Amino acid sequence: MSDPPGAGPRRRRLSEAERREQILRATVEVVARYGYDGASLGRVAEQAGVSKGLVSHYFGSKDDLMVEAVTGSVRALRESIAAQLDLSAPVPEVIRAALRRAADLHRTHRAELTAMAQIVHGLRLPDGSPRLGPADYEETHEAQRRLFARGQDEGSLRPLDVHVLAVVYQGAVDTMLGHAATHPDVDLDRFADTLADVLLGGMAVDPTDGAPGRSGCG
Amino acid sequence: MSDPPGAGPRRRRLSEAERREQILRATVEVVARYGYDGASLGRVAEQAGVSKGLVSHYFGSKDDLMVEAVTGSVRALRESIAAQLDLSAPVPEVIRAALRRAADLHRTHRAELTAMAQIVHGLRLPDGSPRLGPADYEETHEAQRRLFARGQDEGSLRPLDVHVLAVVYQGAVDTMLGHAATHPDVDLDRFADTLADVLLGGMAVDPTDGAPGRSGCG
Amino acid sequence: MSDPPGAGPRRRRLSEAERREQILRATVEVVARYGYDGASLGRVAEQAGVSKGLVSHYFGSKDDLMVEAVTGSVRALRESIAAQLDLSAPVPEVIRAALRRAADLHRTHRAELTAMAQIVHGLRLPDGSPRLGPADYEETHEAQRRLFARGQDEGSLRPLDVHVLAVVYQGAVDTMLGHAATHPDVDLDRFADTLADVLLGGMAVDPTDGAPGRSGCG
Amino acid sequence: MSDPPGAGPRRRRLSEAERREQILRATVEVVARYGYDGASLGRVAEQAGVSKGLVSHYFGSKDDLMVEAVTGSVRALRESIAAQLDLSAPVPEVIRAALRRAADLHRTHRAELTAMAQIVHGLRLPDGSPRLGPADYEETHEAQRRLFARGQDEGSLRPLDVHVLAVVYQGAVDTMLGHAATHPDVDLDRFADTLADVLLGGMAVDPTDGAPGRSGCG
DNA sequence: CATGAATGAGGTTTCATTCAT
DNA sequence: TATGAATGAAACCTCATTCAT
Repeated sequence: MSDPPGAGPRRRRLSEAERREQILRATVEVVARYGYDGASLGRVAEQAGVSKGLVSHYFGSKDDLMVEAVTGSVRALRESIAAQLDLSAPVPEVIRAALRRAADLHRTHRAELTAMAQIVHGLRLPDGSPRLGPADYEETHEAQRRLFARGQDEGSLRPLDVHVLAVVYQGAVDTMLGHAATHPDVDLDRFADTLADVLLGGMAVDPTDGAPGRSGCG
Repeated sequence: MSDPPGAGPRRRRLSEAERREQILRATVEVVARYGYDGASLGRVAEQAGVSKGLVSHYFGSKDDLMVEAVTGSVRALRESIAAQLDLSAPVPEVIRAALRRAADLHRTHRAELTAMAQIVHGLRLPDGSPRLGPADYEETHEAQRRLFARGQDEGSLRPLDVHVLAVVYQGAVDTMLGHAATHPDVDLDRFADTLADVLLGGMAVDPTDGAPGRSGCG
Repeated sequence: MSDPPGAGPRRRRLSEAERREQILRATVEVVARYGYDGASLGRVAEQAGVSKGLVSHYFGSKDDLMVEAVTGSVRALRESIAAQLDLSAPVPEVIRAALRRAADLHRTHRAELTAMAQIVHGLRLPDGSPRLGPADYEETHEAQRRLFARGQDEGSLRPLDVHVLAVVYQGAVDTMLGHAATHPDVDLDRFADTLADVLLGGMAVDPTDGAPGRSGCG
Repeated sequence: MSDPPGAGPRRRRLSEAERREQILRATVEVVARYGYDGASLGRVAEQAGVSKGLVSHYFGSKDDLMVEAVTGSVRALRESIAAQLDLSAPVPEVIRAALRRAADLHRTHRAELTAMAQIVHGLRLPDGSPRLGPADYEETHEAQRRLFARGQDEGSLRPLDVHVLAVVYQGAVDTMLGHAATHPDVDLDRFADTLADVLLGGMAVDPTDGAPGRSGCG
């Protein structure tokens, strides 16, 4: 309608990889903003600045698009965390550092975090059962169990069930990030430190490990 | 038309309150089974054994129905927990007992728990923003903060930020219940005990409070 | 927009059976007019004077609608033919009479005939293979084979393969009706008589059976 | 890009005529397999091993492609029949031989036969009316009428309306081929002979003309 | 009170066609 | 010459909602 002259080429041609990346980014933003159900392909296309047909062209179906959006977000988050963690440090220090890094994620990958939660809750198989489930977390939990087991081997963690520890730890991270999403004014670094105090207080043999202001038993 | 006697399951004439209860129960079950988006009014009506029109008649809109389903589930859960908790006991004991009670909830109110999570994630305002948010949890968090503050007053809990403690505690409960929903074979009572060990280990002054098998510092 | 006042109730309520009949009639007309592909549910709804949603409501899917349209048309055609045939007459007379009746069908059931051909050619399974095939004709062919066998028993038909005869006979009927559909000016009764002359000349022992103006061999 | 030698099945540079032929062949196969509606340009291009753009480039629109596919198939079929028919033989012999040839077509040109029927039924003008109709058969019918008229002149065919004879004959051929398409196990040569017995029995003055096993009147 | 007939908006998806490269 | 990226129209279908009965 308006179509300002000289406003640039209407139909830019990008490589497949660029378009896919662009559409996935738009998907994450729209899902984070409108929720899973509110994320229609029309809104995704509009956000990406492309036609509806192109989204289907590259991703086949809405479900496939959503699965790819989750996959991509998971990879991005994992890389972001791993890049700044020294996994060879004593386990309590790793845990405390990881919690601080997770707090950073809320600033750097807020949309991905929200979108992932939405898609995991919203995406279903045709029969109504959830499409993304525990199996998709297993890889992450497995890595955490190995970390906790190493802590117990090295004597820095108490001999609690590593399955439970992994679930509790991951749940605490999710809780913190979910809380941050709805309470933008909270000081997340302080939150992370307090959370580390609590968790390490319960998990570590010497709760003062890596903790700046903890008094211990004595 | 003539409704011959003995012609099958006669539809009883129910009072308004009974009908509403019947429909809300069906809503919870359908949402738990099919997710928020998959819970069409048609499926709810079918599950309740009434006509679609009646659902609208009693609840106005789908959104209103969902809000009532959450409200009712929250009330039911709170009553179920409160009924068996001695809130005047020392706070660490209250926490440990509450975690055990929460584990029971997974057996007695599984559908409500799942449906609540679905509705909270799925229900949105017309502009796309979430309809149920932090404000709806505030009442619960406030009660927990008072509990934790009492624990600090009585000297059984360490002086950590009660806001953080409330969020962490509630998040741990949600995590445990969410984990149970996807891992039906886990021993949830043991999980609750281990979780209590971890949380009280981090929150309590004397981590052995109320704990059966905890060794303490020495 | 125009909405003339007093133009009647916008939303008449009919019984399920009436609506289904009305929609099936519209389907047959639209398919006959626009072909199978051109028969969108929108056009069917418009022709029936109902909303698009109602068509789906009563027939589930477009495929189901089309199958029902064929089924209903077949039944109507069979009843129309059978009602006026004396099947106990000598077989050559039955054949000649049936051809005359078929010619009548072109006047009384033109839309059904055209629509059936369209649907049979157009309706496919998801994998692309035809959905309506020989099995759907089998009942008709079987009845014809019995008729021809009776003719051979009574000595009025020559001992040719009854399977072939049934196919040839039915094909001739279809040919005649298809020809009439595209040549509205042809005298179909004369056509049917000539066709009977040809077919009975080839099938009957005494080709003059039931034929008004045939000279025979002598 | 660089097109390294031996890097797989190199795509040969073809002349325009070769490309067109290749695409038309693919069109016939896809239409025969998936029906008219199921024959998207994408599938045609895939079957032909070319890009979608090229199909449009050579044939303009889908309708034009389909028309050309029919035209080409008609020409191929006519040439195939004519090549092996001695049109100067007595007309009954020509008819019997033509029916045998038609039976061969089912083996040699099955896809063309199926595709033609699909396109004739499916291809429509923008207003919904059929695009291919009687006029497109006229040339064939005209040739057949001349043949039948010659038969009547030479005294071998009875004086029936040649228009009707042409329609009946062509319809019988189509019937036989259609039947063969859905009943792959039928002995088509026997079918053709029986069909010739029936048709010549009705059309010929002396039904034994050219018939191997026919007993005549006596 | 209760039903279910009816609507119409909106979603996903397919596809013929155009055109930059 | 040939590709395939991109568009936009139209299709089918679902569903919340209204309302005659």
